[in-house]
Amino acid sequence: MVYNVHHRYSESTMTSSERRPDTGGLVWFDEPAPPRATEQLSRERIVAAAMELADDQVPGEITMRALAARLGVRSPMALYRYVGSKDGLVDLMTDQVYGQITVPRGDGWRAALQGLGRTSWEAVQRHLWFARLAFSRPPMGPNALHLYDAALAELEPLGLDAATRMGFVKTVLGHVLGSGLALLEEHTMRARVGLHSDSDLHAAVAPYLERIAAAGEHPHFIGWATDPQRLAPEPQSFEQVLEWLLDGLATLLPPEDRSPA
Amino acid sequence: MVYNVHHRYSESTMTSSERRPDTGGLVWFDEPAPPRATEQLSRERIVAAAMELADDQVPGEITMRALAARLGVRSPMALYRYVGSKDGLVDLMTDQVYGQITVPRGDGWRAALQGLGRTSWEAVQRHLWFARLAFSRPPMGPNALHLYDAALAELEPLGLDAATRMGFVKTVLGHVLGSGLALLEEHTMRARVGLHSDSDLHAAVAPYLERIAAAGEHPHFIGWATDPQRLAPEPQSFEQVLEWLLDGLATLLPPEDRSPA
DNA sequence: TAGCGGTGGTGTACGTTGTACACCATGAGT
DNA sequence: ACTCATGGTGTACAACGTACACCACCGCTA
Repeated sequence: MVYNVHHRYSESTMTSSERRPDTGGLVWFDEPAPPRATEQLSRERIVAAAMELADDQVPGEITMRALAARLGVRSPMALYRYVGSKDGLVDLMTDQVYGQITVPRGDGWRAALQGLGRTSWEAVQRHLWFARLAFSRPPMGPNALHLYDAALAELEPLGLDAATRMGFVKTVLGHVLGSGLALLEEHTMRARVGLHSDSDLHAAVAPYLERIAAAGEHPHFIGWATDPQRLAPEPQSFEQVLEWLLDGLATLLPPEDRSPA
Repeated sequence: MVYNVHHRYSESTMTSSERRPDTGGLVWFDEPAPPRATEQLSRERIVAAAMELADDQVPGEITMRALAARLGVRSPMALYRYVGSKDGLVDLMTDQVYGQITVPRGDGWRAALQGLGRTSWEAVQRHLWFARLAFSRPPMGPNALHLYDAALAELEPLGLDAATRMGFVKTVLGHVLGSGLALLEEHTMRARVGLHSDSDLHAAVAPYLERIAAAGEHPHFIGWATDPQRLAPEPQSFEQVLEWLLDGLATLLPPEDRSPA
């Protein structure tokens, strides 16, 4: 797949077989296939297995072959009866995670965006690969649309123009996905370097850092890298930054709309 | 490459030929090869060509074959005399961009981080692919280290602990890279949909949206999607959000250290 | 009950990717 | 003039997504 270069709306129209009508790359409009009793595969089973497979190893990359094997099917081509393309499958996985995010309704814009931030952060931590995928495709699945719709609905009373309204939501989600991507990278790096403890990780780069330290270069960076406190929890936690962003967004509102906390 | 699954510190040690000693995946320690007068390739030429190639098409994906062709060389393997692996080459490209970022010195922490944010944002806009690559590998090249060192040096007088110090820098760079990735995705989507104007883009998703609108679903989202104002510049610009983040970071400092503006 | 057609999994195959390996042409040093 | 490292070439392979032909089987109608 490689950053979904193959996924163009124009040409994915003709990728799937004509028995099951395709929907132009926008996979979410297929009605469920007329089920036969004996089928061992289904779109739901495939998506669920793909998500488990992505959860299992750290970068969250899946291959159609590995997925077919996990589903007990010998040919990867069997999956193409149900999903049209790997990119379409990834769209479905992504939207499934969007479905795990909720927006609190009726408690005002700040509570809505706070809840959006918190629940999406939890979803990202459950499925680290989601951060990467959500960044690289437009949020157009039914669950994503439902989510955006709920968030925009809560912003409606503020009377903001369209661009600003969506900007509020994107500010929050951008923070979530950015933090998630950084987290994913940290995990990936740990998986690359044999084992996962902090001391293992430190030992892997130690010779490189020593060489720099010996040359007397970058003293402030070396000072950080050799400080045992460097792994302490930072005050700039996800939640703290989210609050800063919400405070910033609040400054765009008339004073009477800025909720107290 | 595919999100550099192949790039493990342990095994990239043996990827390059033994004529040019490799440095364990950390490519930045090769001294320049003893030059011969007649060589048509060099590490510098390769990295420069790779950056131009990545700048040329939107997702910024390069292949060794395309790069070899651009350099007028028939075999992609010629490049492996100079770079060890594609992942190592990408490390070099990434660090080259880090070299375009500067940190103002001597004007205090806020000016330093502001300058860091501004210049890195400019670099990201020049080389959109940088946002993707910087997210997926640790910043360990000489230019990256120099940059982190300079930023940390400017934070030194604040007397913060190590984790918080680095957190200040990462907060800014996280915002830059997150915004850059969103920008890259927008450009990629435009490139997928035939041409690049806003109306083209809108026309591409219009039938899908109409179907949703006709079903009466997601009215608030549809309201945004059909609002001609939705493309207006948002108040949550990159610079504005950066200011919010700096304001937030300032709250972690004793009052006398928060600079006025 | 015989046959027929569509459904769903199989097997093979192709193009593209990164890159290992053997090969050889050339120019510098003895 | 012989040697030999240097640097570009060509071939080859594994893994990927996926197109295509194939066939086993089930439910239907005759």
